[in-house]
Amino acid sequence: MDKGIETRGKILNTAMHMARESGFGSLTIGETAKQVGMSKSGVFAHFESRDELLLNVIAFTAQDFKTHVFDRAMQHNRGVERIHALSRYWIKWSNQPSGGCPFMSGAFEFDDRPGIIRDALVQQEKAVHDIWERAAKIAVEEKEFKTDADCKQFAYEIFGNLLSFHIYKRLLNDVKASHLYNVSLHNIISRYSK
Amino acid sequence: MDKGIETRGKILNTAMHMARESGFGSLTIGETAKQVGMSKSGVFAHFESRDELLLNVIAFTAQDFKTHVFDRAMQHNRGVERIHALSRYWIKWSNQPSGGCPFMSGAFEFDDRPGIIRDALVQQEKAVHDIWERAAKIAVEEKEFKTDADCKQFAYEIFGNLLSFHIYKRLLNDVKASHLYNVSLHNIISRYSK
DNA sequence: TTAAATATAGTACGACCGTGCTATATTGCG
DNA sequence: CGCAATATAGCACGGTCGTACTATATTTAA
Repeated sequence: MDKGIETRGKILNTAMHMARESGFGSLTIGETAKQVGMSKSGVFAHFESRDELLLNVIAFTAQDFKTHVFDRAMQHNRGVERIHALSRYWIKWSNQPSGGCPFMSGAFEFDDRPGIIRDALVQQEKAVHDIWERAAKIAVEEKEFKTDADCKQFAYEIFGNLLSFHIYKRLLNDVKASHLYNVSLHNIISRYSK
Repeated sequence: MDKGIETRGKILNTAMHMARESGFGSLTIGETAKQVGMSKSGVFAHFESRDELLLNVIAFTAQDFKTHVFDRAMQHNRGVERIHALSRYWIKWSNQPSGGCPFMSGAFEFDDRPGIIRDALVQQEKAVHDIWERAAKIAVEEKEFKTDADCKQFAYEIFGNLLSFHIYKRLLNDVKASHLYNVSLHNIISRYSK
């Protein structure tokens, strides 16, 4: 049946946008149903539990991130150019007026709440870390970064910049947020460059 | 009446610890009452609404932060030494096994949820930013930081380091989290130092 | 000590939560 | 077309939420 997987996709897409607005924690079956225009039990039938829905929304969002950030950055040249591309596409993706990056809020929401949702978020966060660490390693291979550059440290610092930008932009509405982010990015990259 | 303000303090203290475990967003009157060992309406009577309770918990937690982090750091010498003290006390305060820094999770939870809770969190976050910016300015005055050091940029980068540490430590359980934090702190400070 | 003030408990209400169960629409296949 | 498979809706249940209102303890002050 095609209808089933079609509405299933519609549900996941709607839920992703809701999660990007107010986080995974407050994502509810009832509200999702209301937004997608169907009954609560209609939504429930597609996922045997709320956790299963959340898990699918997380995977769906991860795929969206891959499409709009990772895959596009991969089309750029290896090394620092690709790092800048990653940074640009990430900002574009995580800073839309409709909502930010749900993995960030999720990371803070679930850091002290054991369970399969936390596990899934840990996995996503590690995947993002690995993307940046790998990008740094490539920059080393391309001889743009220092030979002994600590790529894990690089990923850690990049991550901090993304988080700080999120706060200054979305919470504090600081008009200089983009500037602060770009300067920080430049500072980090130049410390690891030859 | 003494009894009233005594139990009021007990409620706030309990609620603060709960918020440090699972965030402000999931802090509930009923669960707070259960933890403090009294009836739901008994707790409710002290605060005319849930928002009012949250607001008081936020203020109470801010005071706790001031006592354990800010005030102690202020007893250290002006300049870089005080910056290191701030950093040390902050880590100690925000990384207890009983719970982390509720303002961090709160910032991400409420960044897209307008209301008085968000407003209060914005105010707190700005206060913390100002502490770091001011600490940097003092380091400039003490001629330890460069004369033209961008103190706001400094605060922004310090904040990113705190956030990143929180994720690597509490979510990812990365054993190198403290190391990553210290290296990043050193990197930031040395960039602004003479 | 007694009367007033205050603190706490009890109960109820409507709303929403996740999750079953049952019935009805809708879809796809032979 | 007709029948089986599937998708969706409707409803009910127990639970928790915030918030009233009322009644009872407890504490303070005269």
